[in-house]
Amino acid sequence: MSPRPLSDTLHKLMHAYRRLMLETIREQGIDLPITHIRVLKGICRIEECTAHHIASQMRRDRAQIARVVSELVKNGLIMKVTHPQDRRSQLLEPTEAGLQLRERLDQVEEAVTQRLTSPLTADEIEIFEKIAGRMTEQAALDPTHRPTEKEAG
Amino acid sequence: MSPRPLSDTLHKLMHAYRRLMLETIREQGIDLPITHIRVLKGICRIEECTAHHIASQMRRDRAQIARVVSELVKNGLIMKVTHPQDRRSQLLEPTEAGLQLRERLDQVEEAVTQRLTSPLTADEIEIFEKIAGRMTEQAALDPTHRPTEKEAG
DNA sequence: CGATATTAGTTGATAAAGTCATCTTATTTT
DNA sequence: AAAATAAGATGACTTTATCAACTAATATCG
Repeated sequence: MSPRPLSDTLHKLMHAYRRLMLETIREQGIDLPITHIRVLKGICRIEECTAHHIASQMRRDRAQIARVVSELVKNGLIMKVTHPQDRRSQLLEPTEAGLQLRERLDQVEEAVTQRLTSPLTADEIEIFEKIAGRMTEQAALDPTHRPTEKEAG
Repeated sequence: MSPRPLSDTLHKLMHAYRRLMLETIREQGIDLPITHIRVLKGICRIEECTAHHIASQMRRDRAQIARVVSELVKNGLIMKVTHPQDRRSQLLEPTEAGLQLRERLDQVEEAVTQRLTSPLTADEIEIFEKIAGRMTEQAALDPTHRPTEKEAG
């Protein structure tokens, strides 16, 4: 088998996953788009989190993140705190409501993941994670820095 | 390891892949969005292809597909031929230009796939494909039809 | 046969998501 | 202090997706 059909595989998986997440989230009565949810999760996870951190970690446009962040603030899920060392910057912190929502989201994600991975063994899941992670890393590398046989190993 | 981080893994991979595909396609001077490209590919692949086939195969809204199809027609990449057995329906067929573009796209996809999978062994790629495929299938199942132990096997 | 339901596809309105350029304000650099 | 840089915000725009309503052709069923 050539690696050609990877494209289709990825696309289908992507959409299947998105669709399922969104469905499940909606079923739970949570009215937030997926990107917002990921940003909230990032903010909960990252210590001393700024919009910049989120943008670069999610590899997204700053404008997009700025908008998402301001909506999360409007929804009372996070707060902006002026950065003590740099007044241009703001620390993003979850509110109590944000933390609570995150717990519910974790449960949804757990459920979706359970469902998607239900036909898989624990080993397979782990393998999948690892392989996917390596592909992502690879994609992030500077393309001008073509790995040659020496480095590609 | 719990299966929890699957969500992040998938998101990152999705975006990395999309980004890389788009970059590479643009570098090649091809000015088509990814969805159009996938539709074109589908039309080239499927015998007796209709918009309906594409929509259900890609699990997309018919409206979206209709629009993409009509743009592909406008670009001279495919033709609509009235279905001989059903005048509601139209067969979608690639033009010569469409076939040529597909060849170039195959090359791009090949290159992107090469790059993404370059740190992987052939075995790993195959495993990844299989696992991803199974997850997609699983996601497509009717959620009300909860597979029990008997069926899930 | 003829009323009704179904299916393929189209179109308009709208939402959602992402991108680009530009602006303000604050901090570094020199 | 002037210039360069960085964080973030905002307006305008593009792309992509979704919904609902519509036309036209076919299928179904009395």
